[in-house]
Amino acid sequence: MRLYNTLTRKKEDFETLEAGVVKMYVCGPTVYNDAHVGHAMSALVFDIVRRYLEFRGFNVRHVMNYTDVDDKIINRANQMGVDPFALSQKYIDDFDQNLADLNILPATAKPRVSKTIPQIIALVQGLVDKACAYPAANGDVYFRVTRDDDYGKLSARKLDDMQAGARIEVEEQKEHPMDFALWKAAKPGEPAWDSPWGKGRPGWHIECSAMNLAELGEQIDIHGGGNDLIFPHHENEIAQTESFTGKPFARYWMHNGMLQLGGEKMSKSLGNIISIKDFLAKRDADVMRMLVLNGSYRAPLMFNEETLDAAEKGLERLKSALRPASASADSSAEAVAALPAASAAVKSAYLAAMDDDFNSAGALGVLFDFVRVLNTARDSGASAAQLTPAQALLRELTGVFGLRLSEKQGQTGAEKFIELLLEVRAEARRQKQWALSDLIRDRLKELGVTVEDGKTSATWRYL
RNA sequence: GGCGACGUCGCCAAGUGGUAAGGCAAGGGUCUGCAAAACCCUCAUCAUGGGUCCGAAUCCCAUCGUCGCCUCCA
Repeated sequence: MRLYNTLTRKKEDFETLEAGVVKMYVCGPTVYNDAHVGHAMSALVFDIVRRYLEFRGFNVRHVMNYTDVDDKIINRANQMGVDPFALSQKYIDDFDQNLADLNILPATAKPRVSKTIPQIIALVQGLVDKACAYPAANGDVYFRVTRDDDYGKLSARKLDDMQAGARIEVEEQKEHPMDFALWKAAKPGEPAWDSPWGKGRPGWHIECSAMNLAELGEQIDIHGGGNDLIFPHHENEIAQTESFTGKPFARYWMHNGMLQLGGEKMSKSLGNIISIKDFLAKRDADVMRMLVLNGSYRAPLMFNEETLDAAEKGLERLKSALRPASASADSSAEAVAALPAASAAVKSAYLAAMDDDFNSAGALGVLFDFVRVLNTARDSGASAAQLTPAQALLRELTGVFGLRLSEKQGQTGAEKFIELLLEVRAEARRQKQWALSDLIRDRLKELGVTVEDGKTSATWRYL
């Protein structure tokens, strides 16, 4: 397997620290608001990564954090007059539900800042002891970037190139403008914990370093997140962790591209948000996943009605190959005989694509070719016994993608009435009462039931 | 202004040296009472301009454009 490493800007062979085990840390959300489809994209990307690694036989230790101590949370809680921890708990619960609704596997560990405070303090203390950090007179503790000689290696910038303070005022207490806070002195009305530097709370980046150390150890295989986190978040995380341990931190840095809405990034601060909840009220979870699979995880993802419609149609096409055989006896047709060889070829082509930096779009192309083979075989009279193994393979490989490909469910109990209507319609068709037949079909369609006439009988499904 | 990524058919998009996967849309056909679904056929020389090479979408340079970061952000 090869995967693209942001650190080297190249694709590299994938080798784990420990054979058969992948330690993967993915930055989760700051929980102060409804999660949006951009968060969904990131979560889906790493869910697909995880599922594929597990399919390839790795035991994946997947950690995703919740940042539940932060300025935005505190501000919002104060505005609403609620407890910040109650607020963050609500959005943590919501996010967990969003992930479940999107068919995203829960991380094997989900640490929170508020429950990692002792480890954070120990880490900050360790950095102070090594002179990599210093307490300032105002009670803050800052990381000393000049002490880290390869600072900037992830984002490919040099300290001299950066214009700190160009837009915001540089904190006077800092030795160097790029120094960043590990620990912030408490302000009135904020959550605070006792520390060697007085009451305060963690800065933004330190929690991920501490949770990594606590959950996965000093070195990990994959560190993931959105590419908007490369600087400063991940850069600072590297600086903290490596200064503390003296060892290389993450072997591979993976970053997903930004979801694009109307040509720009969807983000809380821009206000152009579509929440996961709102999305799922209109579209199936598979649609969002399909959209992600059809692109490259590193590239911007175009999110609009047109691309969503295309994803939905693509799903229908995948499902078409899973429809049952129409023939009862085995066929000797050429198209049917081709199934076993095609099945074998599909699997290796799928693996080849996915092994190359999770090229899901390429792998999807392989599956669509296979769909055609399957449908042709069925049209040529393949029996269930002939068709089923190939369909099982398609199920398996789409399952690795995390696609459910389930048929829509309608109201319970409606099925027998639909069947009854189709019986009546079949009789009408026998009597060539086309107007009546079409009326039934059209009216059912309005009610969300698609009727398709086959050679011998009609089939139906919810649309 | 600096750094990074990128620019492939109407839309999404794979492909990183040997003459362009796939999906959606569109047009034509088979099937059908008519549809739908499925199947068959058609549909691009890869932003622009130079350069390297026997040969480039794929490497180099320049130009134009897009996106991300430099400030909270998946």
